[in-house]
Amino acid sequence: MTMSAERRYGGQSQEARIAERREKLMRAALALYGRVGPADASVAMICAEAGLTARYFYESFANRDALFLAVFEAVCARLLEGVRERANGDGGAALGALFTALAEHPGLARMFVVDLHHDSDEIRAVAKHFGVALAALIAPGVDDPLLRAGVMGATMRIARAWIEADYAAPIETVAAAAARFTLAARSA
Amino acid sequence: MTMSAERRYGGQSQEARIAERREKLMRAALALYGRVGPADASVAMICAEAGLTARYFYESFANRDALFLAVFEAVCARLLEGVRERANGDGGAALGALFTALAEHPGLARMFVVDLHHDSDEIRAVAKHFGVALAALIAPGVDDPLLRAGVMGATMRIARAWIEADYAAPIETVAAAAARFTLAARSA
DNA sequence: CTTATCTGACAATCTTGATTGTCTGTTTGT
DNA sequence: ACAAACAGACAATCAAGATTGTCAGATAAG
Repeated sequence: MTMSAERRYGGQSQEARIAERREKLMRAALALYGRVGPADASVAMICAEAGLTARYFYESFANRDALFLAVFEAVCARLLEGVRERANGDGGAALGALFTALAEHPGLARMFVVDLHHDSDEIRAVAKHFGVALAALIAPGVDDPLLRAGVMGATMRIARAWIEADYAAPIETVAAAAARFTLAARSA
Repeated sequence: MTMSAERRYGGQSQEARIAERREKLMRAALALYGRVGPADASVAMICAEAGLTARYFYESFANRDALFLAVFEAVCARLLEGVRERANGDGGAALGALFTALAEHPGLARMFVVDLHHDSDEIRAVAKHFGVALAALIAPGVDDPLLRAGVMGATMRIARAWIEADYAAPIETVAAAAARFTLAARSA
């Protein structure tokens, strides 16, 4: 009956256990977002996928939207990082890196490419930041917001068409198609 | 107590009255889709906006989604027609016509530009048909699905950026930005 | 061994909105 | 004037899913 903060279960501290459950939930959510879409991924589904119960959901997230936001932020960061390291510096390689990353993680892909509800201001903000950062990688030097919007729109929609066709086209083809549009934005 | 089909109210036949209510509902829905988005436009809201009650909603539409589909189809058709007649034949003028049409009808604009839940197969089908038809107007001759996707994505996202900035940029500027991408798709 | 804490399952509650049903008064044809 | 069909308001029902609360059993610390 000493302090509770020290107590361990399964060899892990309380924080570690909570963090682990949180991780499980985020992973499960991402998988479900990819499988059925964010709108149809219920709390119950996510918990089942994670092997936890609703009690633990609300231990780590205030509500359903909070989980979505957390996953979205994490996924944006991971995707940007992946593209950056694979294509360091080279704008041309960045497109290939982007599509490669999307092909490797279907859940992640669907999150961006299929319908994303830009519902809350927070999500909108994250999406905007991501868009600017990604545009800087695939079309560096394009500063006009309209042109940047065009680049992002073209790239994302191409990715979507590709994914919906079950990744039929080879990555080089897809990247080449997208490259046309990034070049168009950069020419004087 | 003769046949009921002939009976008139307010000088209109039954079919005319029903059709009028249906029209009111569709107009109200379009207005609300623009104002709060399709997802948050409840049946109750739409009926209130139309000055009718829920009873009449289900007189004309099987459910909420049926109304959305009907409005979406009508709006696609109207928009295509508008662009066609204003830009007859000329692909360059088509872009200007598109943005003009969007500027004139905010409700209509939001329906396309803000991300649309491609939930049902029917909606997806309508959207796809619309995409192909519009692409044929603004980028004639582009047959590769990936390039067409790029053109549509760039155009729509530019429109969205424009609208979200409250139509700040002049139409010529927006059309010129979009034209870059349509040209990119058409060059060998 | 005993107790406090944790776990997992589950039921109870709440919200929101769709959909259906009823009721009262109004309009129109005869 | 009268009856059938209509209009409008509104309550009742349904459904889905989120969020919260309870409880019995498991686990670790003392």
